[in-house]
Amino acid sequence: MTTMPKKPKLTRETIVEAAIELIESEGLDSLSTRALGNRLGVQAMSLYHHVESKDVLLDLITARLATMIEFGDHTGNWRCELEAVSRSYIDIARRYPRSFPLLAARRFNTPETLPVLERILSIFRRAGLPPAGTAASFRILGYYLNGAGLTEGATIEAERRTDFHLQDSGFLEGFPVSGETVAHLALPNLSGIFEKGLEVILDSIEDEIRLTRVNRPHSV
Amino acid sequence: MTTMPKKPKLTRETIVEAAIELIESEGLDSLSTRALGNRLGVQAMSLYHHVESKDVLLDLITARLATMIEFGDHTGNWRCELEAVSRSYIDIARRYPRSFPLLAARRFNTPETLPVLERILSIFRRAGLPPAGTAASFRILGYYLNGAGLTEGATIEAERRTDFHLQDSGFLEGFPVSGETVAHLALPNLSGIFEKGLEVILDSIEDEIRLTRVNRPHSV
DNA sequence: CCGAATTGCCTTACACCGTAAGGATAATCC
DNA sequence: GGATTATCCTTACGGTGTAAGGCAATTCGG
Repeated sequence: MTTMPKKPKLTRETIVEAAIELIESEGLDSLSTRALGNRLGVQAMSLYHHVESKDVLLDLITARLATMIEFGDHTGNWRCELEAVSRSYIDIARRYPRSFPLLAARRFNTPETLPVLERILSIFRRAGLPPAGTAASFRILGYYLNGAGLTEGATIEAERRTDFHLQDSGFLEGFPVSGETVAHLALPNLSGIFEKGLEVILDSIEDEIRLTRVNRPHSV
Repeated sequence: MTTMPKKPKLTRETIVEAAIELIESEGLDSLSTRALGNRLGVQAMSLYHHVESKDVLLDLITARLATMIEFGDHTGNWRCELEAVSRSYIDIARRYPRSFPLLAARRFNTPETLPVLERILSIFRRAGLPPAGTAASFRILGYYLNGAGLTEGATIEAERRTDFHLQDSGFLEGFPVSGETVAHLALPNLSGIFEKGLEVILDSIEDEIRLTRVNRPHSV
């Protein structure tokens, strides 16, 4: 049945891993089948025996990033668990700023990512939220995390660049409020801002749960 | 000096307008210089006399979308103003779901977009927040709005598709929590969720402003 | 009023992209 | 040891962004 002729140089995993490395070092636009093959010591078309298309490759990258989400200890404290998931998620954006847009843009609806979705949604459900409340709170938190990840990633990218920095471009002339604000939008400030916004959203989820308990004390 | 030989068929504005139409009808990936030229009855290279490169074109599209933000009446009520800006922003995502990712990914640091940034930041400042607080609140709200816009746009896109719908794909088998939640994540529910999250964030800004007033009652 | 200059659009060309089709090689099984 | 089959390669096609240069129409200087 499972004959295995010729020892393989390539696997799905090594391809995905190399693709992420390539994106991080050269940028998302520079991920081409030829460049990726080159990095793996292989011709472009060889990749197609392991991955059906570039679009599927992007899905696999998304899945690889999604499964990096760490859930921490299963404490039974939903707030700690959501905090852990959220920090783990933003950490992915910080470590893979150029790949993160894939994670933010694509849904968690592949077989590889659904288990992750399931675990996250379960935290909300165990916290006492009904399906509708779970959907709402999940979306709101997700909006925030994706936006934060994208912006932090873009900021990392922008501050790495040497060719253009808004601060000394002169563009800010005539925009005094922007001028006095940009310094506070720099990378070192963003983690504090992230934590602050995260607490705001978790507080609101806490309110929602309390409200649910009052109105439907015994249902789940 | 400014001789004007030959009446032009093309202007920057018509090019940008056509590009947005093309993206919305065919998708972001289908925006090519040749396709765009074709839509304008012109060869691809003719565009380059008006726009330096495709990247600049994307910047112009971003600026065009950004300037669609409506600020409503200048009431002096910061909360109403931020609500108006936020709703106007998500409206852009809903009307231009396939172009919106450009707006979410690119910064407001071109000459065309800076006036918009300035007006938005001014709302926070006039509300009584110092520069650092302005930066934080602006970012948090921005994270939320960008995430919401992206997800709503992606949802619109996904529900338009006929080839794949998660609900009847069978993928959800074995993921009961996801299964009972997806229905609540459908497009009709998203506007309610958006409003809810928006109020949460505006409430937190209100708290922040109040706190600022207490600690530094007379400074701006 | 006519040549010169300039602008707006076009033609051609190049390197790169994703990928369809089919070929060569080497490890395994019967 | 011959057939099978998984892996990788070669070639080729139509698409991409865009650099270089050409040509025609309009306006200006004389």
